[in-house]
Amino acid sequence: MKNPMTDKAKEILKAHGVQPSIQRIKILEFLLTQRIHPSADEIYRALASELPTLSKTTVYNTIESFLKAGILKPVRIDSRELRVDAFTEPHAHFRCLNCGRVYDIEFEMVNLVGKHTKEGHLVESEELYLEGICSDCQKKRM
Amino acid sequence: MKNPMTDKAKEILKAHGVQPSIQRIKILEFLLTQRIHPSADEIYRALASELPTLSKTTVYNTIESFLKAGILKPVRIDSRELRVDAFTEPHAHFRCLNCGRVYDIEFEMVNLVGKHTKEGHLVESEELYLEGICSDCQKKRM
DNA sequence: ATTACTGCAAATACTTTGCATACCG
DNA sequence: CGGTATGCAAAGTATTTGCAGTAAT
Repeated sequence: MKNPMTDKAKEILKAHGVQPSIQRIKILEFLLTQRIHPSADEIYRALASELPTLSKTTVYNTIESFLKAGILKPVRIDSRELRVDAFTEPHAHFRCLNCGRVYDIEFEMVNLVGKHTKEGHLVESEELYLEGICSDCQKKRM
Repeated sequence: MKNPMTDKAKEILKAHGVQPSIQRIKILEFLLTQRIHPSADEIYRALASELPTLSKTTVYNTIESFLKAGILKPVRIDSRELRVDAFTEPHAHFRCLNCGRVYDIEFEMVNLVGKHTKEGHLVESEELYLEGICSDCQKKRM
């Protein structure tokens, strides 16, 4: 059985000038399939059985090259570790204070990118982070 | 010479039910005076000469109790380390990709706090993070 | 006296670096 | 062959924990 995202992952890698090694394809495939904003460790654990020789170093190397190539965006809503997100549409992130999951939030961003703030700073990227209790945990608490 | 923020720091601590030890007063005083969103290490280094016995553990303990008491807010714009902010007015943060400084940005927040997102998540806090080139670094590059 | 706070040292968590091996054009 | 990628081991950085000493009520 073949993951339908494999070809898409390859295409994205080529389009961004990144060599499509098996590790990089699998990592990007995972990010495209499981939209969970994983940490390096989550990526590693998820793929360890499929790629038995995979190392954390390669995961970190891959994340770095993806970030440089613009394939990923960093998600810093969790203070401990760096999470990453392959979703390209502008959106916000919500972290549940109860279960820790990070959700995508449909949200019209202010879009200051390319503009200057009142203070004269040139904006290149913007991120909106929300925290609270997710709908799942609200139900469970009732 | 006495820092005029000392009394304000004491008041804030009392108002939030936190015992005003000398370490806590000095740390809050520093946060109120130097609006630089410092990391634990920056706080430690800034106060080490004044409080020779100060330990990193106490800085971390103090940050934690301040966060719990609602005196501080976490600023996660820097992926490496946790920065904190004592400023209570709603505002955004801007990080310069060139010099690394974190600035306060005057900005009307969307204010979703207390409301539910379209997805049904209950929002308790929101943070807007911007990145780019600060006005200082723009001038220097010219 | 009891409870809370401080701070040293050790442990842990996350990430980076050095380097030898393996892969690819 | 020559450059790039991989991955093990070790180092580095940020934070947390265990615990004994200290201060405060």
